Amino acid sequence: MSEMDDFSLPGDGTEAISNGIPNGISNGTSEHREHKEHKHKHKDRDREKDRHRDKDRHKSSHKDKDRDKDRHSSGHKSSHKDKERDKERSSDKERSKDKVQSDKDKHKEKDRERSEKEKHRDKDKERSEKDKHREKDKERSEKDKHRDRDKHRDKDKERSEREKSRDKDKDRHRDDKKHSSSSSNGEKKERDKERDKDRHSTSSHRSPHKEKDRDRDRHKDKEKSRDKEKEKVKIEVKTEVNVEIENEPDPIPHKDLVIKEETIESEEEDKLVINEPIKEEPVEEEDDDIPLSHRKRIKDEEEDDDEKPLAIRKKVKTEPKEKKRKKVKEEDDEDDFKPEKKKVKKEKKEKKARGAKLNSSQDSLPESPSKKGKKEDEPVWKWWEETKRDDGLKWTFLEHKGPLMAEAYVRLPSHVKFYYNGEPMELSEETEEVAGFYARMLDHAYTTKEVFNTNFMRDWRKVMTPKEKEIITDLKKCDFRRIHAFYVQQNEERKNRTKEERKALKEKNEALIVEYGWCNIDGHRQRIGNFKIEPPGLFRGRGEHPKQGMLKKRTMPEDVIINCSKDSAIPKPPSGHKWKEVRADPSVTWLACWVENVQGQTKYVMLNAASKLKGEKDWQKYEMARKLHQHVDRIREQYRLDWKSKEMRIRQRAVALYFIDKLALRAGNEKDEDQADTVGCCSLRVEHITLHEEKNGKEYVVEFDFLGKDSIRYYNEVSVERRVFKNLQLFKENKEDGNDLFDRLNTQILNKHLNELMDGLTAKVFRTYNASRTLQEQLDLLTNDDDPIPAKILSYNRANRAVAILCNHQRAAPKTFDKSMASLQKKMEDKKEQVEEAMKECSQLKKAVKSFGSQKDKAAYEKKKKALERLKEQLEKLELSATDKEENKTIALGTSKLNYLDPRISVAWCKKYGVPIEKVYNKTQRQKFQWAIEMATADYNFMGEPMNIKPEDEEEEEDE
DNA sequence: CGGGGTACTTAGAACTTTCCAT
DNA sequence: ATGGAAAGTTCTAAGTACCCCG
Repeated sequence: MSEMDDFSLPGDGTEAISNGIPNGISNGTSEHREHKEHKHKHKDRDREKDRHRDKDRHKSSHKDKDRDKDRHSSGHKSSHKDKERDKERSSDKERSKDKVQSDKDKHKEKDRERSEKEKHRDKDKERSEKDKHREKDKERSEKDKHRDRDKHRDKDKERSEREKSRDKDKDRHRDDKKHSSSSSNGEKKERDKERDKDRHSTSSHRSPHKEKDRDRDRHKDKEKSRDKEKEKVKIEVKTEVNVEIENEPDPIPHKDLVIKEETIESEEEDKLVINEPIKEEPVEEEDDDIPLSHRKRIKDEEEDDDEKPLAIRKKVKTEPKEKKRKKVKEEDDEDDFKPEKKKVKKEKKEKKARGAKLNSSQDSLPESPSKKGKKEDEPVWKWWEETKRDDGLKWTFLEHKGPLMAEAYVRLPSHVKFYYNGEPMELSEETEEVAGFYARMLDHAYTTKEVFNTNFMRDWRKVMTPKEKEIITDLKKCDFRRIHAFYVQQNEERKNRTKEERKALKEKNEALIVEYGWCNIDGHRQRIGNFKIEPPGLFRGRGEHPKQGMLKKRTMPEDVIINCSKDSAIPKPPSGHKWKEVRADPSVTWLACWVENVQGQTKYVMLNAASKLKGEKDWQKYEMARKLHQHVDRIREQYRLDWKSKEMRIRQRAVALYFIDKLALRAGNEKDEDQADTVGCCSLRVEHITLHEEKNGKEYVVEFDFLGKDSIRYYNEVSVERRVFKNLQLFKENKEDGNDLFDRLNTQILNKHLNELMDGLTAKVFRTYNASRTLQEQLDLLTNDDDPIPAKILSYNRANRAVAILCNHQRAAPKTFDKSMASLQKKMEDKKEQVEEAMKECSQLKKAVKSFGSQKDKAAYEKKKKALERLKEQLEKLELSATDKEENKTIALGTSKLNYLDPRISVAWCKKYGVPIEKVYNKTQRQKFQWAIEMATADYNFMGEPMNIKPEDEEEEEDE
């Protein structure tokens, strides 16, 4: 890594180091420097890039949507509709309104769906028009395409999409494709600018230059440094290839700096405005009349320093950001052992722990796993009937066998060769192994992504011998196909295993579980969730991850920290190895951990979901959500008041909270720029929402369009209250795409506030709360006592689906979706024909019966009639399942069921309506929710009185 | 107060097994 | 039996939240 040193900028050591990772390939020179020098820019640039990506992606998905619409009714569309409906429901008033309505809704569902669909279609059309417009000259980069491919499975369609767009702007395309981000950056910025103009044509357009100057004179500390930073960047950039391009658009960042400053500082104007009643709450009235810009200034001014956008404060610090990576880099010195730092703490705890060992009641120690190996007949530990410990410790005794290390690499048979430049080439073991990782993925879209390939190549070269390194320089000349074929074949063989082989394998696996899959915790045997150390491979990030393709190294025992009781049988490291450390820390639940080299994150071995430790936490989570129910009215009142606050930060906080509550958005922590660009509520940026005074007959519509966790797109159009809308206009004012929408807010601030409103409250509680509440309400609404069980289950699934939509839990449409949909369609058509035919025959027979009336004819007629009935039924069934399928195309029910829905609601529902629990929860789920199954009675209600969760929470103090 | 680290939950994709129609 | 889809399981990435430190 010493090569890196060359590139470090003065005073910027950390970055240099961190950046080293990606650059570490070689003695890179100019190229590397380039990277480095761009670094400051990276953030912005990445954003730009990503924004584009988003747009592209969205564009394509809109198209997809349109397509879908044309073809058959509504996967997306209906879901959007539902989403909206559900979401609106979450604000109180709307909620009750909705309740009243939703019965009707049920009936009208179809109609509505249809009309909604149409609306959406229009919207989408509009949008895509807009997009086209905006991006008329915009390139659709290679990357984008790949991403699209990932998300939208439908390759054929996509291909045609791609071709279309390629036709449009192919030339530009190609260029941009090849020269990754940097060169196109400038253009992008410009386009953004333009787009921005188009979009908010009303918003003031200042003259960047003047303001820049002003800016400089002012020198507020923070801005100053930030500004400097930018300048630095600019200057450095000049040395770069893309000088001109970079320079041109550069005013933008300055502009936005200026804007911010302006809001804060332009004293005269401020004063003028200040006199205004803004201080008083009723601001909103004025809101409409006073030019927003004025208002804003006023407000800002008053708020003074802490009203400075956080970003500004932060920005200064952004430089050292890449420290984390440092660690990551360090990867190579895996062997440094750290002394047990935490020991001290633990010692005390230890004492207690020892005693406990002997308490072990039913369960035997893991030492005799073979006896107890079988999962089933294990007596259940009804921990929920015990009193909770209140010392914050997680265990007093913990014993396990340590994690199972990944299997050693097996070399390829000698006839399976790697080819370079058409020539077969021998590879060293490690090089071959890594080549194999890539070869396995050959038919995965990943391998067509530039970032992926670049990262892979860089890391691959790191493991090569000097000789190999010399030869293998170009990925394009690498031919992995034989290796790929070998692994494919191996897969085939695996599939074709005989029963005996399968059985043997299964037994082997079970034996491993018996040995490694269990631990003894406070005298009880509990399953471990992930006892296997993650095997080496290529990092597969989600979305447009800058680190995709990097080599995830093999984790060695020397990397692994073991956590267990001192007086337990300490797990033995594989022979010839030792653990990095063995510690006994009862304040945590993990049994082993290690640091993964790509992102530098700690990975943990923990208990499985059915364990006490997890179950208790889960229970507690739902109790917290129920507690929120007791306070939610008050909290909602509060944030509504806060919309009128004179302080910008409070307004932002209040609006963000409103979104979190109403739309179940995630909190939105800040992210490093070496991760995919995704956002949550607090990290929303200007470009993620579009405001429409009026849209599709609704007033004050906010259009959300951003990538959330896992780069899943969130698209929603929500009609909000006027004040919210006005506030959003205010927040967006004078900002560029790429700026934070809530520039005075982050998750810490929000959570701190929430905690003041209610003890233990955080942003994510709202998600849990609104999800569970929705389930409860929908179940109450949709379930008919006298429905047969299948109908009840359908109701349950519908309720579940409402939650999944609320939480935006999506999945890629199954690969086979179109195919299986088509075949379903075909079946339906066939069935229809059959029905028609049967009808004809039927009526003929009927005539015959009438005219002749022979017994035979009569019988035949009856028979036919019955057949007809049957056919009709079948047809209906098919239609129903088609609808269901379509609705579920991109919706994942599992996530909400597993993580957001208080299981007691479901259990109570089952008990109340006589539905067997197995219809709702499979075996694993039943294990996980055992506590709920045992304790919920038919009359359990999520919105009832919560139980006391923890000693601390017992004092129900939290009220005003 | 911000930055970095830690611990734990939440998430969708990929893979495996089971189920069902043929 | 077969093969394809659905259900279930495993895997690990990507979030949230909170703590500690300078």
